[in-house]
Amino acid sequence: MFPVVSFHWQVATVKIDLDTVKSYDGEMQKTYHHGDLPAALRTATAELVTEKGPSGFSLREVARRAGVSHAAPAHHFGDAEGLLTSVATEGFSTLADALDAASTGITDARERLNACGTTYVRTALAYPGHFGVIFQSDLINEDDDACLLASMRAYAVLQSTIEMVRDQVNPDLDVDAMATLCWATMQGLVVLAPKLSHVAESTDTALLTLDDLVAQFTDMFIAGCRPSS
Amino acid sequence: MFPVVSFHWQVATVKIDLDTVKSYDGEMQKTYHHGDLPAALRTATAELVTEKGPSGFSLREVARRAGVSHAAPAHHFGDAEGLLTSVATEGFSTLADALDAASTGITDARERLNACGTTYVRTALAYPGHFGVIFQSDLINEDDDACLLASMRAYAVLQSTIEMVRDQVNPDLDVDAMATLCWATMQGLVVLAPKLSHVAESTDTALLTLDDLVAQFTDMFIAGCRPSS
DNA sequence: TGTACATCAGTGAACGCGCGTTCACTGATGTAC
DNA sequence: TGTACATCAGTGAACGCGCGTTCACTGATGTAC
Repeated sequence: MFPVVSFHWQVATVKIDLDTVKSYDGEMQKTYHHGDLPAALRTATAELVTEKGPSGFSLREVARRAGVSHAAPAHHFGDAEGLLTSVATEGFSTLADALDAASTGITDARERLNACGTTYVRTALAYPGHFGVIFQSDLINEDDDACLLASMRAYAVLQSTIEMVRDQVNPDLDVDAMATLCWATMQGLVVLAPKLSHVAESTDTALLTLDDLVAQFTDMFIAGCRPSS
Repeated sequence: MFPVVSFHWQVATVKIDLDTVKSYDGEMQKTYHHGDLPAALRTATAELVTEKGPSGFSLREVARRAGVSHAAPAHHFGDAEGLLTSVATEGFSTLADALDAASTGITDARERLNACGTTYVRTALAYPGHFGVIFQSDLINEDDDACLLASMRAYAVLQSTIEMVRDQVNPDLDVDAMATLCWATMQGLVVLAPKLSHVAESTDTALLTLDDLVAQFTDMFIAGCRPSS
């Protein structure tokens, strides 16, 4: 669609704690009780959504991939909505942690905003199964406390970054509005990303990476926040 | 999630041509041949997706709503992907028309960009069934020529608007990158919109409308595009 | 340390359901002569 | 203008399948005494 962008960075390493790997991996000793079935089911769900999309999800397929009986997921999550909400929560939580880690210690507003943007987009592309679900209001329970809390944790990092922009660039800045716009732009880039890279190969102009796009946004944003006087 | 925004504008009137209404409406004289079944099926699909989300879609349910046998859709669209791709195409096409209508005649870059942004968001909210599908790459055939063409038509309007920004504000502007950022922001706002209005009611601070958010983005964008010298 | 018992986690068979697909069909339309 | 025939649009019965849910069960764990 947009013939200017491609990207091929190294996707951030997906961190999964050892217990999850052990319990998810069929090679391990098979006890009747699973080590951490909820985590294994979330992982299986994320993989399934990554492969088939949100519409390709089913409880039975997830159970199959986790190596348990198809009735097992109900024990922990009740129904599909419960499991997908848990995956969404994990997604928001992972995002919050990543944003937090990327922005702590950075004192320059521009630099920190750029770090947040880059981290948002990279995290989303590293966890496509999670991000394929977090804004699907028909699949998850948006009123879930843990999910709301995790999303607010992620938002809070972005908010504090914009507060830094306010302090360093323009004291009259509408922090919430600007933070919302930043989130929207990053999420939009994530959604558009497949379309961008897709057509990029057919053009011979200089190609941008998604990181470059984020950087261009950051510069434009900071400049645009300056007092107009 | 973001406690600052609510919106309650009048949603743009949904235009459906009379034939579609007649053929979709069960009250009309029932001939063996449907007046325009493809259009009726698209309409039924959009309604179904609006109500149940993309995952709630099924060919049989759509046929039921359109008042035809469940085998009828296959005649025109082959399978679900074909029908959903047609809906996505209609969505892009509607968007292109709306952007075109909203921006023709406006000669000021800032004003025209704002018109595009507002129109994008309003059109998306007026056609939630269509926009719930256009970026779901697992549901539609993204290589479909008509769909690609329609999306490029919409993009072209945005692109020419950014060219106007380049001509009036900064001759060195990277048009494609900036157009992509604008599209991303608008699409992101559409995705975030339900979350924004949702929590807004629980706060008593002054509330923004989505139009206000778009206007803030426009101002920030234009200011941010100025040469840095 | 050992025993009894409650609780929890996962099993597997059974069920009914809505789904997509197929296919021989029928009703309507359009065209050739 | 009329007839014959090909083509197209939609029907409805039949099929096999994967799904979510239920439920009596069994294996494992934890706790009281």
